Amino acid sequence: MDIFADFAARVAAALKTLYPEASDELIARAVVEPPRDPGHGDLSSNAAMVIAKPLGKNPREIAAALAAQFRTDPDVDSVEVAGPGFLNFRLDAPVWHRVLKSVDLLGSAYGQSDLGKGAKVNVEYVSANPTGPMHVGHTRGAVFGDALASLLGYVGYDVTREYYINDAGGQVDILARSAFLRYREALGESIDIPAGYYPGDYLKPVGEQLADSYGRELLDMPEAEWLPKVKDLALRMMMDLIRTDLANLGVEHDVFFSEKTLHGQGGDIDLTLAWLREQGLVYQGRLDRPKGQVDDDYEDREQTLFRATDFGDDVDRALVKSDGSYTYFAADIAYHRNKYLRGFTHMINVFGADHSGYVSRLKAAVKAVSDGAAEVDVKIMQLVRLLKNGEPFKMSKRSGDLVLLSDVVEEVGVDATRFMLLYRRNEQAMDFDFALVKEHTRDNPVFYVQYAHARTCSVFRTAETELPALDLSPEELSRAPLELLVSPADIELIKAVAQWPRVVSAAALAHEPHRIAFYLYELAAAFHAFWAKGKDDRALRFVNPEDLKLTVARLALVGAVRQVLVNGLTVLGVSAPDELS
RNA sequence: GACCCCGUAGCUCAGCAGGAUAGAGCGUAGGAUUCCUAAUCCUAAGGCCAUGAGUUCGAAUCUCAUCGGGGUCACCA
Repeated sequence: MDIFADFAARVAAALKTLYPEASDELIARAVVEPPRDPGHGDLSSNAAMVIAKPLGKNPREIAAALAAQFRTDPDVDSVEVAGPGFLNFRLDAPVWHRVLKSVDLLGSAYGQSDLGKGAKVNVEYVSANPTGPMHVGHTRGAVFGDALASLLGYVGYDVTREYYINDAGGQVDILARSAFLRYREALGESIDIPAGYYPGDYLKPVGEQLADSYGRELLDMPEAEWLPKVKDLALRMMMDLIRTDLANLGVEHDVFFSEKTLHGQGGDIDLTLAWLREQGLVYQGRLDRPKGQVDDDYEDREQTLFRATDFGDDVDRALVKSDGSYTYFAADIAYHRNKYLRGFTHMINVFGADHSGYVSRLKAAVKAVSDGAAEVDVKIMQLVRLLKNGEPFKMSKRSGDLVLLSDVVEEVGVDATRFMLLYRRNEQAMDFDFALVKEHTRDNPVFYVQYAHARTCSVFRTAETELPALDLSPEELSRAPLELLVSPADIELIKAVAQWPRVVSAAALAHEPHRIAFYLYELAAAFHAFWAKGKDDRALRFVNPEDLKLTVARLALVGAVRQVLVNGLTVLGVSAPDELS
């Protein structure tokens, strides 16, 4: 149960009874949340202040009237009006015991909801060019997209995880030519890799594979003939590489969408542009010379443009390149129309910081192709700076000067990589310090949280060895006398557990998985704090041979904490080990 | 020149669909271990929430301007 949502509904009902003239919309603005200062009670609502002005009433009077409604509520111990019109509730202990009970009943479903009502959401992330293995620059977006997709699924959205393969542009031709060099190398030639080609060793296996399959056959063909064959194989092998890298990071996709399939005569791009033309959104025109650094080969010319400015963009955008082929953006418009036609009205795109200038044109495109019916939320991942003991870090092992994703995972592990990248708002540029991430101290939130989980497991192990007569089966624990949990420490910890459903909903609505990570840290802190109290006061130990009933109740509490830690870590894709070695 | 992100404690960062006395970790200074993992906990000091204006009952949070830091700016992907 979500005690906050529960009371929000009760407050809304009370408002409706007292002030039938208040609109639902207005009432919906009233929230119930934990007060910043715990001295103010367990729950706090701003309902009176929100509703006062539109109704032309005094907020404290409204608050007093609301308070009167709650005096008879059996779950409410006390309710008072404070400050400018806050409504502060103190709840009876049995309410907290019911929360605990619900954790036991729901288990891994505690925190799940139907917030999303089964709505289809498309989350597009990674979408790295298929020209080599994943490097660190891709990691943050990969982890973020994966966690966000899990989070949305957790609260009842129908999520599709998608990877857009940029397999149609000029860079894949270069990939093919680079692979062709490796092919000649595999046949015994000594090669020079020109600037602008992909120099990485990871193309050697492609060359060898080509030599195996074709022998010397390709050498006699003109480029136009061998290029498609080489490209095909290179793309397949690069995508395998990428999939492996992603799998090692625990990142998955449901759909790999090939850009290539949009091209070609009568393809999606043709159809989309024809449709846009019908809408009068395409025209021939000139753009102002761009400010800032301009390429040497810039040439002012008439272009085929999309009226992005009609949809809030700063300038209209080119659809056709000087060589007559479609721009990346043209394909992307078609791609997003394709998403819309597949039924996605909610789209989320996870981009790197270098794509921030692309956001407004993409939003414009989505509005245009869906007639305003679909929306895209673009999450920009700010830069990650790799450090080791505070010094900039380079680890070029296998490929040029790029640090590979697989190097990072190998060095610090999946859990630490994922958690640390999620332990920051996506808009915030971050430092990723290898030395710190590998540390097993409080500096490192990953281990702090995992340690809390391991400790919950340890409590159960101890209970089993110290009190072998005690029945700790799930059945017995679900009959635990929770009413014995009345100490401030007990209630405090239950309150931390009670936050979970609220945190999940808020994080999902805001598309901000980092909130989960921060919550888990807080829950872990609350648990560690309780643990330490047992050092001073034997009555607060989880396992207490002098009071078996209380021990069972406490173990039920510990079990609930463990469950929530697991639920949260699962959403983030981080493991919850039973012990740390 | 324009656009996007950031500016909160010495450091790294939470808090932002407005809400009460602004939080955490690190670092600093103290303290806790016959007892469930001290990989932990407790206490203290530390702040003009970059600056200036505006919006209102109320602003770290919203708006505008300014100053710093990062990213981007036909055709590339």
